[in-house]
Amino acid sequence: MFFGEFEYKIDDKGRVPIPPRFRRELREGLVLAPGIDKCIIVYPPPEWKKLADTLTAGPVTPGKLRRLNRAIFSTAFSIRLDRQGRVVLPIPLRQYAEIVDEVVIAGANNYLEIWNKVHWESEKAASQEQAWQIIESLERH
Amino acid sequence: MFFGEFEYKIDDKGRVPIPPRFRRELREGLVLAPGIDKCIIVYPPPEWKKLADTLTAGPVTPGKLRRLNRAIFSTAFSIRLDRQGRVVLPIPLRQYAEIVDEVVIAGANNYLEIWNKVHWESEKAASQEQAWQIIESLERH
DNA sequence: TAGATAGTGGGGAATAGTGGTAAAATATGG
DNA sequence: CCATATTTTACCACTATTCCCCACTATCTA
Repeated sequence: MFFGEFEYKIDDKGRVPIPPRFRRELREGLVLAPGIDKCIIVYPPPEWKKLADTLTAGPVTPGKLRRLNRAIFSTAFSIRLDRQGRVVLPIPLRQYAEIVDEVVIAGANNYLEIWNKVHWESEKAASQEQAWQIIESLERH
Repeated sequence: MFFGEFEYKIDDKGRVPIPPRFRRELREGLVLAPGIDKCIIVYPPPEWKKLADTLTAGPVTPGKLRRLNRAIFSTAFSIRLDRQGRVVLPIPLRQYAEIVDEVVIAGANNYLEIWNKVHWESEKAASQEQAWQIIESLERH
């Protein structure tokens, strides 16, 4: 399980530290993929495989499946940590998520998200707001 | 079950004591999360898990679920007590609850709340005020 | 009054964040 | 196809921070 929120800087080689508490789980490698929201998602390989299987197993025509495969697999990268527990963020993903200097790594249950810190701040406020509305609506009953 | 109200100081390392009577129950660890009101909530891990399951199991769209995951998991921290029965409050939570010097820890049935003492006083006054209004309105009938 | 427990502060070892260097691999041009 | 230039990868080193344990004083209890 991935918890919490951690701040780092990306260096000029594009390296970002993975929070120490998650390194053991990702020692064998990890998969980076673009998120639907402007962020990079970090999957442990088993999670990634599960997700990929789910998506490609859907009821789609062969043509659509080819495109789906392309979209999913061409944008994902399999990476390993260096001795300091960092990953090099591939340039396409860095551009997609607009990651330049300050970075936030956030736990999201079974995966991690890597954000541009500025974008994160606003996204965080929005999702917090939404979560509380749901909590309050639950409490009313 | 968590009862009562306790006053402490946060030291310059960000450590706050957990009231001794609750330490045994939290010896295996605890989960810190932001409360809807400006405070930090302390859950025993099973309580927190129950809450997280309830929230993410609801009937929500995939987009909302992503945000919900984000809000719930990125803001929560899994922590352990030190030998003196203290916890280090993570900086994001400390900022959120504006905890600087004096702290109040309050029992709230199945969780604890950690407050900035000043905020606690006014919150307490406000809720007391509101409670009396409710009581008075009831007495009129 | 004495013992135990609690609150608070501090020190030292281990860990983490960050920057750099050297070697390997890749790409490019002749 | 080879040589050179450039990028990439792995490893190393320094500094700051964190974490864990110890110690002191005050308070509470028997």
